[in-house]
Amino acid sequence: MIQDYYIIDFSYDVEDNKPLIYIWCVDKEGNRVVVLEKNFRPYFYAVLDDNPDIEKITDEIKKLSTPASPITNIDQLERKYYGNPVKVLRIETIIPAYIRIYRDQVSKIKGIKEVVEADIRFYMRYSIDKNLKPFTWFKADVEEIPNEKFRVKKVYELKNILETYEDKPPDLKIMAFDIEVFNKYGSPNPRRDPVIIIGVWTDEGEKQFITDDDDLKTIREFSNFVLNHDPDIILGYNSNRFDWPYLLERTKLRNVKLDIGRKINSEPTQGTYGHYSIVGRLNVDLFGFAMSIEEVKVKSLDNIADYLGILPKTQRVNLEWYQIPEYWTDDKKRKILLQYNLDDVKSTYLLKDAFLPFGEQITTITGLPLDQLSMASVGYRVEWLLMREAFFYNEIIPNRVEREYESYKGGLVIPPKPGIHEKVYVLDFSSMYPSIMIKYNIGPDTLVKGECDNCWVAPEVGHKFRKSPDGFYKTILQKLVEERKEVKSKLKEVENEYERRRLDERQRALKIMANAFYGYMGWLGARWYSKEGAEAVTAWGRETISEVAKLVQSEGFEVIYGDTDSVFITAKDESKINNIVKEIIDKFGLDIKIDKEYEKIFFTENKKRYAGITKEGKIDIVGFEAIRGDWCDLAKNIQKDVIVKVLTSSIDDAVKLVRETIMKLRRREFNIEDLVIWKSLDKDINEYNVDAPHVNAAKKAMKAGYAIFKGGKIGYIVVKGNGKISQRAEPYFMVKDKSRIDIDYYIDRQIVPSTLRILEQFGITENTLKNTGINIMDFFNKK
DNA sequence: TATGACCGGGG
DNA sequence: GTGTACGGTCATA
Repeated sequence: MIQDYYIIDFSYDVEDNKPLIYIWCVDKEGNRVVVLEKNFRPYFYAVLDDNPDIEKITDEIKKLSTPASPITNIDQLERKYYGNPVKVLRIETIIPAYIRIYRDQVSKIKGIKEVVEADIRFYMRYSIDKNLKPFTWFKADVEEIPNEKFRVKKVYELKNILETYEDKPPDLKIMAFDIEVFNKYGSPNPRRDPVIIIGVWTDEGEKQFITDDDDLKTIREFSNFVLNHDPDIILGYNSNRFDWPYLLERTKLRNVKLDIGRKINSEPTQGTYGHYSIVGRLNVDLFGFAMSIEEVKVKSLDNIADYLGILPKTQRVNLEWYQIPEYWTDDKKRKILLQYNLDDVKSTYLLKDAFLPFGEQITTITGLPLDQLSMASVGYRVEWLLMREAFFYNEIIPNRVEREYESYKGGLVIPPKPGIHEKVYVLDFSSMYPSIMIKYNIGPDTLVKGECDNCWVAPEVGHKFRKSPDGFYKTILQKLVEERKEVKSKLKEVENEYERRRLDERQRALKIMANAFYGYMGWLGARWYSKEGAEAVTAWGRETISEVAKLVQSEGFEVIYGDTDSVFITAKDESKINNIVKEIIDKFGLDIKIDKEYEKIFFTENKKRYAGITKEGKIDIVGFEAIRGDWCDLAKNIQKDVIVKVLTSSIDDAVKLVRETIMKLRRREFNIEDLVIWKSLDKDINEYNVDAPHVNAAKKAMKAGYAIFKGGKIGYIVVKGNGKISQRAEPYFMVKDKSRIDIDYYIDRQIVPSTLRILEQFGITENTLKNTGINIMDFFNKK
């Protein structure tokens, strides 16, 4: 029979000594089904030398065949390798794991130059070859077979794929979850500390499973809920590195399986680094998507949800993790802890609106399933797209090669003019690098070494790229650009709100993929790496931006800063700004736009660091490092406050604020919590060779009988005494007496540096800040 | 100035 | 599972 299926995910098993691919799907009626492919076989290519004795080579390969997984086929084929025609042998076997064994043996045979495409995951190979992508549909001839071991409505055996296409997706069931565990001091240890709360949130509402005496019961209730609700997508935040390993360790301890997949008797298994895969469902860790939000420095769930306007911090319960035992033990406070868990799981659920429509589009472009996509770096996303395209164009996928790092010159940074500026416009080339790659046909396959009559020659570096025919990168980039144009023009016609959102995410995803090509080309791990290509892109980029700077200056604007593909300018005559934008577009053939307008902005002498207030009154802070996790709260907060004062009030006010804070510190008017510096412990404490403060603090905690394990955080406070700072770091919970705290450390190493980073260029010195008037003599001496 | 160790998020 | 992140900062040689 012929039916249509929407693909969610792939997986595979070896059964009866044959590989079996599972295509997890939803059918047109909304049934969850699995389609089984029994006939696909793993293979790889051997690239042949120029004048090969094919018969002899084939014989030698045949000799390698073993009964456990015989070599079933050797075909001679024509392929392209970096655009050049080559002869290859396609070597097919039965069991995927044998590819590894045969590739090593075959590569040693004389007459074979190289073995390629032997390092591609089996089901991804299948999805590439059959052009099946998650979140798209396919029409196929299938036969229903008995369902013995799957938690789906129907099971089909695939006979023949008739077509693949994109269409409106079915409604997918989405569930978010979040666990809380009990641990007093140190880090939670799954061998000891129970899970106390598991919160879930679905479109049907929320639910919490709360531990009474045995958390195994809680986990069972949770896994029953998963089986009953049967979600297609399970969302978590950092779940691949915390929740899943924790739950699995807790159940393993009791010899119980966490059997929640769509294949009966399967557990979440650890796939590629850190990723847990749940058979038949998409286990998506949203932290992976949050990583790409550069505007938020500390990517905690509450920060991300607050930034995206999903759940403002003012409307939720804010607890620090170390307060959890206290709120769990105290009956009156427990309600607050339960609400905290609900707020977290609700945020996680709602983040789907921010991330999933975009992820869905990246998946349909690259073919990378959503669960892997969330963990995959930009490089892998680009690479999956390139690998699909390579198959389409009969291009060989190059092997991964270990490479030595070679630095090359990057984008041009026009040094900032330190100080405060008013009425600043930011002109930004939105897609400078991909445009350059297309314009000059850049890539490893178009690079010409030696003489070339018909080549583009890069400025400064002199690399040459043939003008025609189009290279691999140019071909695919143009496809992306073309499709984006189509999507954008469709967007103008469509009125349906849902369709509009989908198209808008699509055009955004296409743009982001295109912009990632340059970074990919210069990434050491890239299969299509080209140092010369990356070097040429930045060289043409530098040329462009410096010419743009010259042009705007000649028109009477002042350039106060520039970085790679943007220039910051002040305009005396605002009416001319739109004309200059038009002029640049005409002259360079590249799209530039007014990206931002700052009412006020200030630069330090450092590149890539500034803060400004926009026309809309929003404060942007870029590059200042105290917005990081490893500074104490007091230092982080005061840096923010100083920036706000500088932008909205005056330098004097900012200085006053710092002085007041220092005075309060000296008078011991502070909360100890605000002085705690948190660091993570990624190793067992005795594995550390370094004498770092957090390591010493952890050792002291252990000596005092507290359990400290790897994977957790240690908060420390620096106390008075002799010796190095690292030796004077003590676990925060062992410091009860404020008078023991080394106030000078906090002034000199936290408050002063974080605020001086901004105030320095306004002529403020360390002495100005520390001269708090507490010592009258000091005050007069300074005068 | 280069190299290597460390860290993020989660409780 | 035909596999093994990345990019930034800090300490140390």
